[in-house]
Amino acid sequence: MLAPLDPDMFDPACPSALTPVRVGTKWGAMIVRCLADGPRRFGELRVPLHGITPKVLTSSLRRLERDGYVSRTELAGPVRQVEYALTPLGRSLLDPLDAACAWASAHWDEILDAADAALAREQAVAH
Amino acid sequence: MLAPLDPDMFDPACPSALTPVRVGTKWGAMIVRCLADGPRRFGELRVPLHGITPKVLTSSLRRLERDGYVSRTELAGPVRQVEYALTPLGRSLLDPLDAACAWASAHWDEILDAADAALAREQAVAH
DNA sequence: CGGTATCCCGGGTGATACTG
DNA sequence: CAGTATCACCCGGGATACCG
Repeated sequence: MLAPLDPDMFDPACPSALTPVRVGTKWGAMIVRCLADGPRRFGELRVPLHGITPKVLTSSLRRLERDGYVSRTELAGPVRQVEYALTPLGRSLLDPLDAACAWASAHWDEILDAADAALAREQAVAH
Repeated sequence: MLAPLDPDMFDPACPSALTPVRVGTKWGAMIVRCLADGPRRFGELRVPLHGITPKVLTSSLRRLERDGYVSRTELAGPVRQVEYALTPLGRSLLDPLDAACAWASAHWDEILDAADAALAREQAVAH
């Protein structure tokens, strides 16, 4: 059995502007990483992606599927169940993605500082 | 003296949808890589970024500057000259970016195949 | 549970033309 | 040379509500 996803695996203090490395869409890289340990279901994915709306999750998954990173399988059974899994191509993305995440955590402070400075400059211009 | 940028350093057969790894904007990662060997001027950057309009290049550079990846320096002199260079933070991006590029070239065929298949599916739906 | 249907908004992208 | 100005378009993102 697969361990459940950590609801806090992505820092909510990290606005999308601060996650410069993306896969396709804003949520692409996060979704791929959610699937790293094995197939996940729609509802499972919603947990760590704080507050993503179903529509956006669907469209993000559809794009990842279209681009060959993710596969979608409807499981037979009495209750509806859909599993999303990484394709070989999607799995190959984990390495560069890990490199990007390692970079982000190594330079987290500088990234936040730059964002703060940018914000401060914005405020200054407003006055 | 710095060698001029290769006009073909980016494959024009690679639409942005096929370059999933981005830095900020569509052009961000490419610009950062253009600055890898040293400072470059506005006009120099336009060469390898086939057909980027000055407005878009400006806004991309402004964002990279705002986010702390790139510095902008106006050189004194009779003719106007502006140099863009990587900050230490920007230079630190080169490693994960190289990993992403290595991934892209290693899986180029699969990426193109997936794009072709997606296009074919689109056409099929149209009929 | 795993989605759609609607409506809306902002901004990234671009073509074209003009400027100090 | 290194940009601005203007206008336009599209689409990703999001809120809300509803469906099989």
